[in-house]
Amino acid sequence: MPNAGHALASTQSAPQRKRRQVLDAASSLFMAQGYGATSMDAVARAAGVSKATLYAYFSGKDALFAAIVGEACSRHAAAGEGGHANDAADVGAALGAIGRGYLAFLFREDVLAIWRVVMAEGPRFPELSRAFFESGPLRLLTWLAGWMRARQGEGALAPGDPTVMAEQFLALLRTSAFMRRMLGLPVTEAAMAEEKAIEAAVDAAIATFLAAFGPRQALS
Amino acid sequence: MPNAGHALASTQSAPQRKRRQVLDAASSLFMAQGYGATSMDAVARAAGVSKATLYAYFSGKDALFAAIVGEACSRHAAAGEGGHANDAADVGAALGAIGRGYLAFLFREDVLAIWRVVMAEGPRFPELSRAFFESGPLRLLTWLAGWMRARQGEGALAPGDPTVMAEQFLALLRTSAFMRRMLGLPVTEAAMAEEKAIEAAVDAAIATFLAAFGPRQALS
DNA sequence: GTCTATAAATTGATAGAC
DNA sequence: GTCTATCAATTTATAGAC
Repeated sequence: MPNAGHALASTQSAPQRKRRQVLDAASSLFMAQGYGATSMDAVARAAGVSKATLYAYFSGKDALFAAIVGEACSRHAAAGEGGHANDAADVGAALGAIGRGYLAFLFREDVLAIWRVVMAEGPRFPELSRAFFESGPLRLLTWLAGWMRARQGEGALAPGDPTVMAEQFLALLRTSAFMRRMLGLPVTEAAMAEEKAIEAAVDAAIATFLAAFGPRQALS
Repeated sequence: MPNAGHALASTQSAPQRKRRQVLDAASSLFMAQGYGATSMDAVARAAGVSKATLYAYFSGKDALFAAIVGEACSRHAAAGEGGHANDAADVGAALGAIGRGYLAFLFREDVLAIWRVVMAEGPRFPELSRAFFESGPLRLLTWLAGWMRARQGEGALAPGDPTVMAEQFLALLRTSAFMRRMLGLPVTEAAMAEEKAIEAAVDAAIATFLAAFGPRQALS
């Protein structure tokens, strides 16, 4: 008997596949156009299903939006889990890897899109804002604070509040280039490549951070 | 003859007053609810005029939105002009005044609201995004870079690219507390007063900044 | 210039056949 | 479960009286 029962075997069942189509279509539209400008009609058309089917899976526009943001939070969290390459030779190199990974993630168009959408609709969906913040920025912040503490234990970083240090290192990376990207503007007027902008921001952040929190050589 | 001709005398003319009412009502609604959730009907009702009158002043919803954002840009720029108290005794105190002013401005509910709206609708109104960025963040950045350069000339700050220094000092102030506020979340789970959060962020930013760029005492 | 009334299109959501 | 067809409300925008 072919694929009766548990959905664990092989590919997804047909209903689940339709549900996926709806979620994907809705995600694209919500992220590209925002909540207000996206109609259920457009979602159904993009997903290749009828509106009735759409409403069979989601009770309404709000529920669909919540599902989209919830999925994005999960991806957000998953990206944070495995993405931290913290096993580098010296602190500067490790910070460089962390910083480049963080900015490459933040500058992704889909990540920028969900930031815009959640911020715009945050007042109307407070739980979603909270979930988003905790699954993304807060999770990274907590992880990095622990990393800082560990490096302090090795003597690779100066004493100080590791949470503040983590906050400041990440904040140093969110320069005006991040604002520009959030606003949908090109990173610089002159045609500066985005990768170079990231590298420059990371290098400058590391220099400043280590000047403040690097190992105390002269004082020992 | 009472007030015929130039609108310079005394108060505004009646048409200009109605125009003001429309702009004020539209501003409140757009900022509170966003572009999509605000209807022209609601604007007319809140302004106390009919929809026909509304359309007599603005050709459509887009034009009204553009006028609102344009006005906010002007206020943004004006706030940046006079708000820089840079005549402080030492560099740390001056940075403190600048930082507190910056965060107090950023945390204002109306300033957060326009950030949200411009970011959300930026893809659909690219010129507005550009105008907003240049009237606000870029203007401040340019001013602060000049300030840094002047302090370097006095020997109060170490050599280095003043633009990078300005970028980093401002970035250091935009910690996760700023993200939280952008998302409409309370600054901290525990009931930490907003003023205390600002003070803590500013103090930490100054300490880190001066550790990296403060006057070189030990090396001279 | 300002209003009331309404046009024309689109919205979120549902009924009922299959 | 999925579709077509449609409801009722709301949307932007305008016509026409005054």
